[in-house]
Amino acid sequence: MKRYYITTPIYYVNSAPHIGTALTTIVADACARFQKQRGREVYFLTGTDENAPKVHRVAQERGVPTQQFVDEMAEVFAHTWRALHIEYDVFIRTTEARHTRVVSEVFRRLREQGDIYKGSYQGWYCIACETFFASSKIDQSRTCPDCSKPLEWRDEPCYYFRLSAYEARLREHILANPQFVQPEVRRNETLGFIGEGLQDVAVSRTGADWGVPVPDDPDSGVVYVWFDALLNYLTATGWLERGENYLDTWPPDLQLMGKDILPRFHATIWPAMLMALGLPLPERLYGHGWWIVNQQKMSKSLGNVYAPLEVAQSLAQASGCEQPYAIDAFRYYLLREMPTDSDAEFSLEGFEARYNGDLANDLGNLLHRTLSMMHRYFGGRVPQDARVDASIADLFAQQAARVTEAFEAVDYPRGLREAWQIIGAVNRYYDEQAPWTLMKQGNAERAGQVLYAGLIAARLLSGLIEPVMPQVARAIAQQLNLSAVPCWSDATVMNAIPSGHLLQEPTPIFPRLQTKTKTPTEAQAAPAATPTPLKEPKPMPEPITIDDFKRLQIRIATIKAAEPVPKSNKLLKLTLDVGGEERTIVAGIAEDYAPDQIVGKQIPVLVNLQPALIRGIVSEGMMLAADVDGKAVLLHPDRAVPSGSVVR
RNA sequence: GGCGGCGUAGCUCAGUUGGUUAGAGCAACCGGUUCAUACCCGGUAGGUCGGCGGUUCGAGUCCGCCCGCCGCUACCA
Repeated sequence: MKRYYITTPIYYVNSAPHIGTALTTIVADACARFQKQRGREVYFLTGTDENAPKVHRVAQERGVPTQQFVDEMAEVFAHTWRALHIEYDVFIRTTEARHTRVVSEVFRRLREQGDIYKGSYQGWYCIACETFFASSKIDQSRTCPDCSKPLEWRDEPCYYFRLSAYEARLREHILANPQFVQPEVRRNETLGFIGEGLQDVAVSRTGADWGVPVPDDPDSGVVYVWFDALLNYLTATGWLERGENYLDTWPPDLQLMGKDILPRFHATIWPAMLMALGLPLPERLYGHGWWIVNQQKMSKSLGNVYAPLEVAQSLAQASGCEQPYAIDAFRYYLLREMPTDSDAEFSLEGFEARYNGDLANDLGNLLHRTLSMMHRYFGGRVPQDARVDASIADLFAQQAARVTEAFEAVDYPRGLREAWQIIGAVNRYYDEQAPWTLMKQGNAERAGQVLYAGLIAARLLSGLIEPVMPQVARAIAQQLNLSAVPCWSDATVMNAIPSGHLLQEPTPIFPRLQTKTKTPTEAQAAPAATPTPLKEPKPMPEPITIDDFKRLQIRIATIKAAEPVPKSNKLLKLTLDVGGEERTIVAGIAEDYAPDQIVGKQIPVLVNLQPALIRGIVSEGMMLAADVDGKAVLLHPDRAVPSGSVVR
């Protein structure tokens, strides 16, 4: 069977990876892993685009030999992808000899058969954008309409690719194959673009000394970077080197990219080139939307470019989440919020909300509560004859099918929503069945039955989320003490964990992020979403200044009264004297101290904490106490001091 | 100017071919629960579905016009 061939674009090495290129690559990785989970052999290609004149210039500006510059940048990309758990099979670089051979050969063949012909080109050219502009688009300043950099006048002999000859065939192919260009918006856009009439495109450039030379015509400069770049997808299959064997990989099953390079390049020039070569076309081209930050496009000049690893890193540091799981959390966020038709908003707040809500509270907590009960009630062993109730087993199967369908359609937001339905269903199931009550009633058999459904759900989820969060999937499998993450078809097998199977002790995979509550004024005053700077990683752990400390107002308070908060187990309502002023605070110490035990005692209290409503009581401060394995131990002054004494 | 798309709850978004009281998640509020990571479950509130008009027994959904935003593209300067 042919390998499932999946590609990302090759990335420009001029700037480091950001959340946009990370999205494309992570989507590709998820698709690749999804196919592998389903048993397909996969060939996953990514790489770097190094044959652009712009690359040469940037290297010169930095005073670095160009080859060294591209070597270093290629390594930055490869390193970033590996760190993001991207499991690519090939990392192609357009400076590789095998690629330049392919480019030369394709150029020669098309020239011989008349699809490439010689003409000349005149116009204003932007080196940064690799684009010519019609003189009507240019004003007096002669700067690029897109990037505002100065334009160069070019008048050069030039080879053209006869794109116009393929206009009709391209249109027919797109019309006859709805899956060829996706999503629908991009397909319409492409048809619109073709409908306006395709012009032959220049495929060589003179005046550049970096790139693949035009074969057999040294005076004609180098092959146009787009023509060169697109062919990387062919090179990577071993076309030209492996005889007919390249067909074990070719054509691509799925080519992913940002929406900007789909209609005009991947859906027109690229298939036309393949038609000219007489090669089968890619099965499916998918262009996702872009991230916007604070309603604006990401751009270096705006300083709102996020570096993927640093975003994940800062989450790890803020939450205490282990690095690999923080990386997976980042992958989850990008895929859960992935822009499809239009652009979507990226924000650290959104990331944190997904982390706490979906990952810590839902996925992490479900696993944790299930394993905790298994250990508490059954010594961590799967009870005899446990089976999943038919009703909930049906739901598992149905949701798994929906996830499959959505992932197949590259709709990760939907697929993940469907997967999370399983979590909600088990939480509700626990609530209805209340295994903790069953245990108190002595019905251990039924309780085991109920919890077994949770175990099977966790096992199923580890399989379903593997494409999105591979390391987390592994961690779940480990806590379940399974030898591996189940593959797609195996994951849906019910009752797959045998009786007597010993489970691991649970440890939280996603420690909850303590959210800093902001007052509305603070939220306004704070600079909107301080992006992680690309070049200067935040030093962590970040020391605070004495001024930061001085913002905390801590005083010694005398406890005047204490009473349990109704309908709570852990809370005491304390009435305090903080120096002529009375305060009410709610403290979570009821399990460790009785109310009459602490009345009259003196404790330090953070008095300028924003009030919070807890169980209907306004808590106006926070008691400070030592935390000993989760138990509160009160702190008292060495001798009695006046209420309200400042602690510093 | 043309083409395509978008505008739905405070926020992020779903809404199949027009069909009963317009949905989800988060945030808010209230209640329940205690196995669990201040968790989970339930409920409440919150929308003139950008505006106006039309077709229809019935419009978030179809048509027209307008407003705002985005993408592509043209032309004039």
